[in-house]
Amino acid sequence: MKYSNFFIPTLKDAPSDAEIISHKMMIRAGMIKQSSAGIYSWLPLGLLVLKKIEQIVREEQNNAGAIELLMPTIQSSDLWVKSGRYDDYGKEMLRITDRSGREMLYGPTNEELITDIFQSHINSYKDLPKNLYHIQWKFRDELRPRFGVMRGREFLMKDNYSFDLNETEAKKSYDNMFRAYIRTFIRMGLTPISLRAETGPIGGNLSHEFQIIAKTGESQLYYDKKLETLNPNTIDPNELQSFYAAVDEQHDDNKCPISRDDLKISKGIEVGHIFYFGTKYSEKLNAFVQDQNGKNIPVHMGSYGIGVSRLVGAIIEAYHDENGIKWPLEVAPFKISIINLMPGDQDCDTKSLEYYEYFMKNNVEVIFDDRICSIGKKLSDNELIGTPFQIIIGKRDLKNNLVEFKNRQNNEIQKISCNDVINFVNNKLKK
RNA sequence: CGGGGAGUAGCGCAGCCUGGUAGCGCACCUGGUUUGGGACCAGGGGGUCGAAGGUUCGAAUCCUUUCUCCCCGACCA
Repeated sequence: MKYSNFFIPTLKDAPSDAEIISHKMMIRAGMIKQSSAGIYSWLPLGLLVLKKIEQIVREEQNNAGAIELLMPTIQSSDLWVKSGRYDDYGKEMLRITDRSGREMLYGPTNEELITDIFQSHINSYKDLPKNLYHIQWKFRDELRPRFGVMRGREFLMKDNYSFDLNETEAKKSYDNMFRAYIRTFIRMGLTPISLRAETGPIGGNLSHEFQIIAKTGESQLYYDKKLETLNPNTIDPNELQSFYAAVDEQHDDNKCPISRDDLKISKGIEVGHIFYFGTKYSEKLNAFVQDQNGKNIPVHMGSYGIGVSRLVGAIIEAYHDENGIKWPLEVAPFKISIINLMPGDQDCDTKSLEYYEYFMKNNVEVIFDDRICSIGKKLSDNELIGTPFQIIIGKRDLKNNLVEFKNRQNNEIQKISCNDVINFVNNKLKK
């Protein structure tokens, strides 16, 4: 992508509306534009990141055996009346009347719909277990939207629903998702902390929330330091669930079961939540299967959410400095910026283009800053948008056959011989 | 929903108290000079001052109503 052809409307000053870091940075980096309270347009750069995160979530769901489908954003009130939640949900649910006077709603979640889909097609224990998910926009008319995309009213969420014959099987599905969640967040470069959670209005008796560590997070977390160094390939959910982790209100220094040396304290942001709620919805919405004995029994269900759009903000909260965003490689909108400091200079142009074309050919996401503007603006814009690796090409170094390589993670700059650039960068990308 | 604050050019703000027909910085356009960290000089474009009503010879400014947005709190991916 050539910067000059792309659309990244960066700002020097964030609008006074924005309060927290990620919100300010997303606006300054031209990732989003607020449309109304808690509702945002995703501009091209923001969309690239959103799609990256969505894709990681999708791949890890698929790896865990979940099946993707897509349910609508607008739902009829019928099923909600049946489940009893049409009244329970209250004002947080956006209600709409269509032209024939039917009561519709913009879905805040999808338990009712999925259970209905399940019950119309699945009748036998032989078809279990099933785990279905979708990644879809939701709307919750929050009392008070805030923090940019971290608590919008409209948000993109991955939610899935497991269906099992009994509680034992359901716990297996639960643990399977638990494992998938840990892997998902680690893959995004984050440090997930899983906490036993209250089940809240969704109901049920087993629930964990997943927070990621960020200096600017909302909740204070207390947890076993072992949680910081998980190997995504050898996760044992039962073992992991036994590790100590608590939020501020739950934690009591005197009753804490682990030693002071093992206890870590940090801020966190909630990005996922999983629930096992047994037969609550299956009974109301008629999701029964016949077991081996021909007896009709309600299926045991769980639901599992990841805030996809929230993660964009959360990752920025975890990875930024005063000059901008520092994307982890896996979610970066571009992996490399090629910055031509002197467009118009033949040597700079030729060299920049050479690298740009190489990376394009090799399917490495690259943005080529070919804009004609001051050097300071170029360097600071690229810092702001947070590309992990930058190749900086200027006249001065090029005379000595050198370019600069900048690692946004630590802002270290190395001078590299022009001939070694490709190999050098390829090595960095592999790690 | 309770408490607090803000709406003036794309963004950040001043002007309001004490009414006289709108200004600054950044951004944008033109020309020139620059060229390794948000450049400089000169010229230029852009605002029914959130909306409606009222007071007045005259309203961004005073009064009333209303809409929107933000912050703190209780709730949530």
